[in-house]
Amino acid sequence: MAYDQIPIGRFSLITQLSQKALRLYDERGLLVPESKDLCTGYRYYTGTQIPKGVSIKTLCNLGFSLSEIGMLLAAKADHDTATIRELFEKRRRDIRSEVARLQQIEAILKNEAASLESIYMSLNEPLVKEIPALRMVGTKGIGSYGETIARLMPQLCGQLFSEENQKNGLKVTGPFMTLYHDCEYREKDATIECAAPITGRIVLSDPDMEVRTLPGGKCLSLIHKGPYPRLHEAWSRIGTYAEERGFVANGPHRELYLNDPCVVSEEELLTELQIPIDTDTHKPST
Amino acid sequence: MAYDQIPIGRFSLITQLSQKALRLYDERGLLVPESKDLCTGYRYYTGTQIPKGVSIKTLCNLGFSLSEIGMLLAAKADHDTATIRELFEKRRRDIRSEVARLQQIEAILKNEAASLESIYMSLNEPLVKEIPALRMVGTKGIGSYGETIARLMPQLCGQLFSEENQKNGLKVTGPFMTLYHDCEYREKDATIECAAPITGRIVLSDPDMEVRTLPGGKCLSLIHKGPYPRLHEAWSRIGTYAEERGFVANGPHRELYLNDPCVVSEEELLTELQIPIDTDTHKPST
DNA sequence: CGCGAACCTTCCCCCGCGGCAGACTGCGAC
DNA sequence: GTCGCAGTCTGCCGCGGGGGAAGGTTCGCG
Repeated sequence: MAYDQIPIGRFSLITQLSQKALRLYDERGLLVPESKDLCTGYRYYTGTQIPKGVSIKTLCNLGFSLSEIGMLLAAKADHDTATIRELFEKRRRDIRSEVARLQQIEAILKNEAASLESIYMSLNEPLVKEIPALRMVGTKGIGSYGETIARLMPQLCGQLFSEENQKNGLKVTGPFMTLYHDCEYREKDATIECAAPITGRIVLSDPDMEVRTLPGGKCLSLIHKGPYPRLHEAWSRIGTYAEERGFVANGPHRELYLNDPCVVSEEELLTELQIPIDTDTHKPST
Repeated sequence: MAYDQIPIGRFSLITQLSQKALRLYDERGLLVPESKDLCTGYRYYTGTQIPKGVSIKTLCNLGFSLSEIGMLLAAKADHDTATIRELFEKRRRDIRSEVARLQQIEAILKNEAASLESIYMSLNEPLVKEIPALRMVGTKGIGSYGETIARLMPQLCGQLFSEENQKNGLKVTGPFMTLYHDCEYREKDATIECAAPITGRIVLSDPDMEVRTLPGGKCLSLIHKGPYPRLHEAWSRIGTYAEERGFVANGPHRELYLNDPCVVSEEELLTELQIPIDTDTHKPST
């Protein structure tokens, strides 16, 4: 009752696998036609290969990759139920995590509906990132937060954009920032440094200015959107995050001003908070 | 307070977009560096582009394609909230249907755990497929289901594998099948035809045999796994399915025997049920 | 034998990059 | 000025799972 010599087109219609796919499976050794005319190259399948083709189709629909399908079919031929169980479990885990991911996205899209403005909020999570070493010029001062920055920034800009420095081709190569040199929070007499990353030769007329290179490395980063007076909320969040995960700062905290308060409204302001960390001393929570 | 001339490496670290991605976005016009040194080709970004880069990163994480992100950013620039809302809604719909699909798969994997044998059950759903025209030889008989097939099949095989036909190069090009010529179910005196698709010249010594070409076209198809006596369950399912969707048969129902009862056990038997239909007369349920 | 449908291989395309090779450039430091 | 090295450039191949077209052979029915 054996029948055979099913050419690819008919086999394709029977199994619902495209001819392209069948040729691929032949090449990959997944489903090799029972015979192949060496002269014409025609592939001929047999009836007994139909179940295998259907299996492959089904496993494809279940989302297995071709290599996994190869393993599954081999395991089936060996009656190796352990491997089959394992691959099924793996696929289930993958599906569940994918579903969780998609549902999280769905929730974000639901909340932020139609508002590109607010999707920065989905950056809520602090993350560990690499930052490059940075040559910068800065000026330190002691005092309260707002006042000191308001005092130092114009000084800094004055230096950067002085005629002489501009002539020398000095360039500001990144966002302006503030460095907090205190280990603890101080309300009135914080040591604050306003700085800007630069390249080129710089001439300093102000003795309070200093050029140096900030070390690169890992840091915790969080982008905050909104007016500067609400930055403390973000600092609190990133601080809690660091504490929970056992991250320890190994340098001054930084605030990077990603856009310009002269250009965008208060609500549009973006500020990146950075806490340089040493991942070697990181005690993972897991 | 403008700063600029951020080269790609630094910009990549700030936005968490890879250099490769940034070059791609430049090419695609998604995020074109503010200036490009015509001599060296170096890309230089400005601080004001950071928020845009971060937006792109975020939208990527939300699963939008690059072209959708392009549309979203353009819509944002135009304050076209309708388009934004629409794209967000589309993404949500896509996610929901994807989640539903994955959960269905998860359910199947859960039930069929570790059993490749039973995944054919996930083919439970009848489906509409295209079948090719089929040149076949068949022999009809009247009687009850099992008996008649048991009588006709050996006759058919006898013809096919006769010395003369084998010499002429007759080939069986597909599964053996049974055609049911009655419009209604008949227990005892059904008109049953056993047939096999062939190519080549055939000589018929039995006057009851007939060679003809079955028309191709759409059909409803359902693959059944298990012993033949349980086929009626599958016929009942496919019949209900056809009725619900308003499909009308336009030819004899077919049973295709995908594997060989001499080779595999009863539980492994695969049979495909086909009901030829005319999609023009199909009244969709929607 | 003739003709159309089926089949063959080979090539390029999709997405969103990653990785590598080989050449050029920027920039701080001496 | 000039050394050295890190950064940047373009360009090509690859992934997975095929789709689609071009251009050539072959099958198989009548």
